[in-house]
Amino acid sequence: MTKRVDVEPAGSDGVDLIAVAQQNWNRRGWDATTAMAAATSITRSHQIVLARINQTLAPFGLTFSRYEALVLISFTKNGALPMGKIGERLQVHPTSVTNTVDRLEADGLVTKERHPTDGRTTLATITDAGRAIADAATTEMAGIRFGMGDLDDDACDEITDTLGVLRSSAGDF
Amino acid sequence: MTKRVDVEPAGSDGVDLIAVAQQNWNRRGWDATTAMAAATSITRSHQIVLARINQTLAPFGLTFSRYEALVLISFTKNGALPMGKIGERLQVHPTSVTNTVDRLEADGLVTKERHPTDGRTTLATITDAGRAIADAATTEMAGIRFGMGDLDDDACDEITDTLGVLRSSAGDF
DNA sequence: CATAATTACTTGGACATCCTACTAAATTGT
DNA sequence: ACAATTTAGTAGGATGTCCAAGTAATTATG
Repeated sequence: MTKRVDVEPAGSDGVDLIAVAQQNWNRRGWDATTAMAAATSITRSHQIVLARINQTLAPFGLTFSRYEALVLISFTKNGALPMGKIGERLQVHPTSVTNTVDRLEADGLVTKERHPTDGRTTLATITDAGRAIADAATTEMAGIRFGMGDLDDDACDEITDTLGVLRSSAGDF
Repeated sequence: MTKRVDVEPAGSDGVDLIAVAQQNWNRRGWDATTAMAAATSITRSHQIVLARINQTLAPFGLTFSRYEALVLISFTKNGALPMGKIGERLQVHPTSVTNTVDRLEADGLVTKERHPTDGRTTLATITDAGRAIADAATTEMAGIRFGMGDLDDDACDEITDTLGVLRSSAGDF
């Protein structure tokens, strides 16, 4: 019944696996080990945050992807958004949007409507049940600070700012 | 033929989707929006780095997961490591290790050997082909700075340090 | 020493992501 | 108007990750 991969504050073994790995790489004379440590840190951080979030959303029958899409739709004026727009805003592949919305639809949280003037477009429309779930889930999400744990706002801002350099260099803004 | 999701420096549209999202949340009076922005930044950064890395590794028939495992094994004294150890070091689920090693084995980069004294343990052993691929791939990986793009060492260190707070709070060290 | 508990790994299943390729609908261009 | 191009979504396939459950082998215990 024990988790096979630690994602929560269990027993700080005092060993930073990423730091150790970097030392191993340096010892072998490899280059760019600093970049490697950063990339690995991002990967691990993503794993930690995603696990916490999904654990929190599970009781609502949601996952982070579905939650993000659902909230995005709920924020629109008419509670509806074209599939393509969802992909743009969340920066995920169109096929991922289809997958996500289909699952939300299967759970009755959204419906897929045909766009009134553009037959190509499908509008993902939130249902009352969808709004209710989104609101309840958001309260919980805020409670766990969206997976950031006990990091305060300053620490979070620092992460956002620092990663902003990477995102910016990748053309995000 | 065009990518459906931008991951590379294409056309900085000048709009930071994460910042905009945070504003939308604030406008609606939700809490912990700073934490939300950080969590989303981590998710997006992971997507960017992983895409770059996998693109670079594709010519070698590798993915980041397989590459990480392969290099880890190549770093050992005997070029062999128990499945469980791989999972511990890379902090992934045992079943992920099985999946990864099986694929490496299918490509002839590692072999699965029975441990000489403990029948339960399987030793993932690197082959000569595996070492060759690992070295060649690492050269390319260093070339792209492990997906960190044009971020210099200082920027990378800042990311590693900042995310270290999160990893530490999650019990990583 | 035999049984219970633990450990190592695998199998099967659920999800999410991306890519390639295809269909349908709208827009362009001649 | 009609053909070519572009745009919006979807289907199918490959990968990776995790969880639950099951098998095999080792260790602990009475």
